Amino acid sequence: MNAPAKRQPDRTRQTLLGCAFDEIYRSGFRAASLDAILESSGVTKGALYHHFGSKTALGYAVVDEVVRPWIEASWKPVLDADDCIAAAVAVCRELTRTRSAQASEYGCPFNNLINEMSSVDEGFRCRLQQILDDWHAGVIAALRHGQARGVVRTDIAAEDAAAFIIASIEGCVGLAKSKRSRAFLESGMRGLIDYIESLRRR
Amino acid sequence: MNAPAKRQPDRTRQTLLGCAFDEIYRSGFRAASLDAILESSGVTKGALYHHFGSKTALGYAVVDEVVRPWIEASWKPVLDADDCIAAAVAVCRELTRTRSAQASEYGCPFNNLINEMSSVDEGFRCRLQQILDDWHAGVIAALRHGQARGVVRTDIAAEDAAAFIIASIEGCVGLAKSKRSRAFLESGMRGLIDYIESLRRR
DNA sequence: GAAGCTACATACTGCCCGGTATGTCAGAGC
DNA sequence: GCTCTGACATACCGGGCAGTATGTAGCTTC
Repeated sequence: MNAPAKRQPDRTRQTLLGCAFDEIYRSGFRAASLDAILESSGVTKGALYHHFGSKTALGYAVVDEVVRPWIEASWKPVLDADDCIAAAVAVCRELTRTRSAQASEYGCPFNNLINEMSSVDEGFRCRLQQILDDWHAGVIAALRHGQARGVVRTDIAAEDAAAFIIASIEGCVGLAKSKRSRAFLESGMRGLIDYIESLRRR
Repeated sequence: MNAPAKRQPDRTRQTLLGCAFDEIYRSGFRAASLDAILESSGVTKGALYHHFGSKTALGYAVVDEVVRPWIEASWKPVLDADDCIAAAVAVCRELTRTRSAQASEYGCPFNNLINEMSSVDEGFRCRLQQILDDWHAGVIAALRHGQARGVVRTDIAAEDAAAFIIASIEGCVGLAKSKRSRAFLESGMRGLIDYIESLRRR
């Protein structure tokens, strides 16, 4: 059997990132307790400050290395699809199905961080803005691609529609937190799906 | 000239609520410092704890007496209108015009509190949910009223559309915080206005 | 006009938390 | 096998903050 190696810096770092993400997701960044992260990860304070210079640096790393890939993975299918409308609807359905329980309790990690940190810390704001910019640009490109192929109506502004779609998703998830049930989230997402389908060229 | 009265409990309480709202709006509830509220209001800690039993009680009072009326006032024109679509578009335009600068920096007080406090404190969650429920019910009623009068399409579910509209507004404001400029907010609001107008019966 | 309650004011306390100082031990490199 | 650096571990510190204990002055009531 494998004797557990005593030194595994990469693994320690990843464990820390994962536990920090969980704690930040549940409590928000400022209320996230380093002690709680240390306890859940089984790592000591010395190790944490060896890998990350400060709580803020840990937060930045969580954004760059956990939140960003997570967001990018979720809308990637839309970018890759020929029929972006069908793909977007599918993504919405999939997200609703797999994540509405957790989302209606704790919201979206990305949205939570924007709401909490953007007006308070420039480092967070820039990182989060970059993620949003990329997401926005991706949806715009998908819509324009769809317009060029005759899938998407050409009488709508792709930029406005993309901003509207992204905002709707995050808005639904955000507001659902104030409810006990997933009903509001799922209702809003049905409204979003209707809207997305209304963008299809007749 | 008026000699300033030394005892003005109502005025003191209102001052406290206003300054607490400002501080909570800018910093979030948990990061809001009582000392900062005391300094900006010129009230002492003894006075604060005379009027409010705890920081939490102060926060609840801010929700009940500042946030709730503020939200209600903003969508009231839609409820009162004969043409709810025109009224909703007008409200969106007005909000964008008057508040996008502040909103793109600090967001929406209501949305901020939901995001921060709903998963952390039941007292906040219940109060905020009630505000959202009333808002949602109001928009549903306006849409159904519009459907009955032939203003609004009857092939859409009023409940889903209402949730979607509210979520979009809060989503736009929320995401705009990660941007320096008002562009994203205004772009998303144009998308929302297009959507609302698409609900009109042809 | 004395009593008593309301509306404050001041000083202090105790906790939690981020951060640091210092120590130690494993393993790579020679 | 000795050294040196990276990868941890432990103990402690200082600040900020919510909350409290206690004091006092105005205002009403009779």
